[in-house]
Amino acid sequence: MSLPTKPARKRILVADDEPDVLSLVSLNLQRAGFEVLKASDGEQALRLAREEEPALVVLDLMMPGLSGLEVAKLLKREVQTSRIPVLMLTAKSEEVDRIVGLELGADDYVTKPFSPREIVLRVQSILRRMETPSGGDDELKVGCIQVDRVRHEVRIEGKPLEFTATEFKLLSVLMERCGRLQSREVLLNDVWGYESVIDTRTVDTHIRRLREKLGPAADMVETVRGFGYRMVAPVS
Amino acid sequence: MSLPTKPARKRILVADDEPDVLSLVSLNLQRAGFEVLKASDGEQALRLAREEEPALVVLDLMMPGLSGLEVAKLLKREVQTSRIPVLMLTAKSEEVDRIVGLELGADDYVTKPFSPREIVLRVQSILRRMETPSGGDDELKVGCIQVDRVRHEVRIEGKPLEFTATEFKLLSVLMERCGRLQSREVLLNDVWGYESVIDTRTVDTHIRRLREKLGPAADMVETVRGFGYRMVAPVS
DNA sequence: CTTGGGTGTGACAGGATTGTTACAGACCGC
DNA sequence: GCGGTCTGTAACAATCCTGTCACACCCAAG
Repeated sequence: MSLPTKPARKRILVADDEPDVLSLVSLNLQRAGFEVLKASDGEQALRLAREEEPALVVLDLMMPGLSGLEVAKLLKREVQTSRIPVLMLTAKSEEVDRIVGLELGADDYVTKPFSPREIVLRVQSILRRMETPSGGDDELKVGCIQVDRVRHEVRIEGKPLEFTATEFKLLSVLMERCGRLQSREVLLNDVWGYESVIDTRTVDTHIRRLREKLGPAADMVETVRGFGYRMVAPVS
Repeated sequence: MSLPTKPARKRILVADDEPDVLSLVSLNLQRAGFEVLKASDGEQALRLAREEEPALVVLDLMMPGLSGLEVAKLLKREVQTSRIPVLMLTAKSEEVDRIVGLELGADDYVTKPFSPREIVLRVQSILRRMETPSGGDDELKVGCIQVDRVRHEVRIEGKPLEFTATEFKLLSVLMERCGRLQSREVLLNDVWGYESVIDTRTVDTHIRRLREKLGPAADMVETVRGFGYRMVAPVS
């Protein structure tokens, strides 16, 4: 998902000893617009991370030689100033592993088997999280609708409302492009992901659910017949 | 001309040596509104892809002679500037095959047996992904009429007005060729599409609807008796 | 003034698009 | 596993759009 302004191309380091997984992850990150560095073991990963200073590292937990855990630990210790975020891949789904992973410096984890899309989303999520140290563009406000991406919260006229994940993303995208027409295709791309294979009518259904929850602010989501939808500020 | 709206009918090349599969895929793509070119082997596929420059190619991985993989590789190498996206069909479901397919230039893959519906969705997904998000000059202004293609909005003397899809396109075309005479045939071509089978009188009707909505600016759409229409800047 | 082709106007039926509802399957926490 | 929630899809209804037609009107040429 490319948010309002296209960010500079970011470098991601991917480290996994299984060639298939390495390819799969790399490819999908590339398609999402990232520049990818590949490493097939822990030592290589550590070296590349030091030399190239990627924006994020995707590490397999289990690797011969230096494990992902150890790499993460070392990275965390060394580069104190601007720590590189870590996304951990793990074949084991036991809770223990997860917690250990997080404690030791991973910022998030994904258990195998994972969908390519999930990886990309997580990476983007972590980067977004890192990008905004203090109140960047993670606060959207249009009319009486407030969206807080950090807290993942929506308030209408100050009152917090419950939104599902999809609804939240859809609303966010519409709001950050307030006033501009969004075709169903664009919405599918940016809300559901670039590799989504779903019907455009699904957008309509979610728009309806959105309007339902928006209540009095439902009018702010306009239908542009034949083209798509658009969020508008209230006339007031 | 492609407004930020409905693209012209897109051509898809489908290549498979099994007649049944070829028919099935072609038929479903046609029903989804695509124009379909068929090829029953790799050589034919390559030739058609070069000559016809389809918007997307659906390739069977296994074909006698030139395999889908080889075709994809060749295509990828040749048309560097505007690469044609490839959807690969494969009978093998092994993960390795998939990754290999993707690395060698396919943008997505579907394993047999697949549902016709899935093919169509994937194709649409890939095309969606490929679409250039940023158009360029998207602001037109003539006299008191402003057309904003991004917001998909028309303003007269600053006030936003509602226009239907056809009206919007017609107005856009007239405005971007302001001052120049447009025959009904040209308008049919550029507003309705190159293969429209529509009476020229329809243009008149839409011109009328346009004038109606333009209100005070209706005079800016001139009739050139015997030839067509023309938009002019107000005398002021 | 008359005529004939070209254009404006209003109505309309069919089609396309969107709103709405229902539902089955996926997913998740327990 | 088991309930409950979330989601994508399908089906139907309501609405809007649109191409066409018939007819009125206008203009220019005779």
